[in-house]
Amino acid sequence: MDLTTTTRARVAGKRERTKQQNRLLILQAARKVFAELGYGATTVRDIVRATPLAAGTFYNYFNSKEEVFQAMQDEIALRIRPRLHEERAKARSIEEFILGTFRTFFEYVASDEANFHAIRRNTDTLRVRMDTPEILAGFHELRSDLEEAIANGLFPSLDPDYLMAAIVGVAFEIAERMLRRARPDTEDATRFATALFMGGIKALPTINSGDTA
Amino acid sequence: MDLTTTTRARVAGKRERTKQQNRLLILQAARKVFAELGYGATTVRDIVRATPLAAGTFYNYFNSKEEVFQAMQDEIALRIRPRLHEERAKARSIEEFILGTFRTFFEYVASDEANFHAIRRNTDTLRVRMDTPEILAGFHELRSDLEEAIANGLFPSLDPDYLMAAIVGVAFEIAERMLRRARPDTEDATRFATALFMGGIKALPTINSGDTA
Amino acid sequence: MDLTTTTRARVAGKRERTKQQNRLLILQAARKVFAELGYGATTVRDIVRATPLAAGTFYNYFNSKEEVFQAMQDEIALRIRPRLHEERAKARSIEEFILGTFRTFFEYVASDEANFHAIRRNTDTLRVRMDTPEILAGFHELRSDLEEAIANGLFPSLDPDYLMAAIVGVAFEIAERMLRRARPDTEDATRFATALFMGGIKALPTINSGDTA
Amino acid sequence: MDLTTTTRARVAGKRERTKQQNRLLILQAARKVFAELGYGATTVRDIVRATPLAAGTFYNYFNSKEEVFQAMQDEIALRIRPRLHEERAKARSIEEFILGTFRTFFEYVASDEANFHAIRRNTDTLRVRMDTPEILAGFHELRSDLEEAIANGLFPSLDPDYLMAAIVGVAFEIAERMLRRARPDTEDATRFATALFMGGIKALPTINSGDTA
DNA sequence: GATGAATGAGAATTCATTCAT
DNA sequence: TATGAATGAATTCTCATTCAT
Repeated sequence: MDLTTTTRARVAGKRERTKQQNRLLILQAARKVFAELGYGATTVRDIVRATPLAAGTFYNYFNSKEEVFQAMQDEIALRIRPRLHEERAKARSIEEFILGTFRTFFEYVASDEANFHAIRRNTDTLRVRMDTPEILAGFHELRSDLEEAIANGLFPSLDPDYLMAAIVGVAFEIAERMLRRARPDTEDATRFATALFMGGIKALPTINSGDTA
Repeated sequence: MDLTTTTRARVAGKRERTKQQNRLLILQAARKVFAELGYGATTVRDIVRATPLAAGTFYNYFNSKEEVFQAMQDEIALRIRPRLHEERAKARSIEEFILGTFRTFFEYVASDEANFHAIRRNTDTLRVRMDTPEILAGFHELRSDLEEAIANGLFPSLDPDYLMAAIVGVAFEIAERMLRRARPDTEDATRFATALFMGGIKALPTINSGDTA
Repeated sequence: MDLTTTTRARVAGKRERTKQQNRLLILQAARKVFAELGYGATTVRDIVRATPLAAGTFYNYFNSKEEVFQAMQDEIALRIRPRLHEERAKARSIEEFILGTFRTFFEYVASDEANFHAIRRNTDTLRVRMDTPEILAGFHELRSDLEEAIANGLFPSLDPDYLMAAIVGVAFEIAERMLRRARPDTEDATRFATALFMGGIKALPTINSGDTA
Repeated sequence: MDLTTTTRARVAGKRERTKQQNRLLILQAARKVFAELGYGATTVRDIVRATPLAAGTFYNYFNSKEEVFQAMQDEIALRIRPRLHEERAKARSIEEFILGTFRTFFEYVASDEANFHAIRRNTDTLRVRMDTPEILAGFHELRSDLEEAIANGLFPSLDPDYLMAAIVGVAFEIAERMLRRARPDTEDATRFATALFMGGIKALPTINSGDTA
């Protein structure tokens, strides 16, 4: 982080640095506000308000809420997806693949719990919103990783679309239940989800060619 | 009072019929508009415009688009919950329990595709909360059905909370992928989900006392 | 009250009695709601809501909020104003006139305190609303009573317009302070206001012809 | 900060000037419309329409018509309070105190008739609340001025709370009647109110310790 | 006459976007 | 480039009034 800042300072003049900072300010504010209010409900004003900048400044960087959202996803693609991808790429067994995926996910959710706890208070009336772009982006890539693993012979020839869907569904729902427990235990959740899939994959019917939407 | 209600329901004057009709008109319009524009982008005006009714009439039935949305969800849950419960109640084996649940769910989803889509496919960007009383009740019901099955010795002593979560997650996510396919095949989806759980359950760790927060 | 009801029942058929009752229901509701929300802020809906009647029924009796208000004043004119008027008419001295007026007013305010106490809670932020039609009606008549008292030689030839204004102003403001005291003492307030005017009237300049706009 | 503020105030850029102007435009429009339609009947739209500004601009300055109204009241209180206080501070006799208070008030009211009317003559039916911080402060100031005058021996030991209330009530009510006359005569009003209190104070019961809630 | 839902004009309010400073 | 007030179209919501039952 220090290094990055230093490097940036070296290559860019003051003007340039401020520009980068403002862009970042907006992106961070957007991430926070989207997570709190949901994409649909947040307005450009909400994002600007979560920023020390003026309303007009927003339009020097983005043209709409949609554009910030896209930029956010791009940023994330550059940061989180490679990590998940890498982890699965180096998996030498189905178990490493599955377990790595769930553990990474549950640990992320547990570490980011602070963002959710306001919502969690209403125990039974609201469900946790785990639809931040980070998470979605991570899982969109899951399918192609699965396809690759099947192509490489690591996985049997299962339906990668349904398998991805099952993993995503289990990850989201178990994460939510995990957070509601007295002492969220990521290892326990990881063990459960992994066992389910390790046993399940053996039982799943293999296919010849997947039909993928 | 009971008598009055019954009588009224039976003879249902024109007034009463119009009311039911208008409520339905709004719900149908809402479903259509949500499916077209996504939940976030649709306004109450959009819904009213898709209706022969006057602007103010909307507010005789619902107070916001959120309320219509929840009513939509509740209607759906109301239709499918009893079927699911019945199916599980008569199950004589784990497979009947699991297969019955998934088949019923996928068949319902396929038959009521429009509604399911309106609810699930809301923007591609963010997931919608599913937290109406009816839906939550459906989840609770699945869990207690599981607990009963475990108590009866039908199921091994698994974590019913996580098991419920896993079933719910798989059901929703696979249903969504299924609908996106060229020719939605409920049997194929049922086979996939059932096999996953039949194999998985064998591999899952058994517990002594569940922590169900 | 019993007597009135009986009498009314005797002269009117069932239909007629219901009509009278509904009219009364609306008038009572209106009085309550006007007192709570203020005339400007209350809507016909508010009045109807404070009634067991349906919205449309309102229009069988009155055409607008204004009309109810007028009717209310008429009702009051028939009940309260005569009492105040009578009291002053039988006054044999300035003191009886002044004291009777203030005592009646302060006692009314103290007896009706329940209506105000919700507002009174916010000790310093809101002033008590003592602008119920009853009170206003009573004071509108005060001026003509004063004029008559001057004409009869009971009062010296003072400016009746200003005198009325002064009495009204003192009555309202002192009533308000009185209600804020730990133990509202109507006799104390009456003594204060009466003494002020008894002394003041002696000092006031007499006039030949009042200018009363 | 002080410096900045001062500097800013002195050079006051165009932006700042426009802002002040717009605030004033709204307040003036509000005064006009309140006076014409009465507080209850005027809508925010009415005020905006009486302005060259756009609908949304109103909300950059005030959040409701109530807020504009209170701002109006505060502006007035802000103008008159210091004058009243000064007048009473330099009083060397009861008469100077009383007469100075009433004359200052009536002259102000006559000079700013438009504003006073806008506030007092709001519908003929119901009285308007006068409860902005500034106005309340003005009342409190009068009371403490009275208490000081009593402590100094200028006034006899009267109930300062009721005395304040009486002065306020007489001032407002007589001012209103004065303005309704063909040719408002501030001296006449001052003479009347002063005489009332000069005579009245002599007759008022003295107390040992005031009960001032 | 009573009912209460429907109506639709219109009021309050928000918000993306512009633009002078 | 940053600022932040102005804009006004669009939206939400209310309400007096009507009218079929």
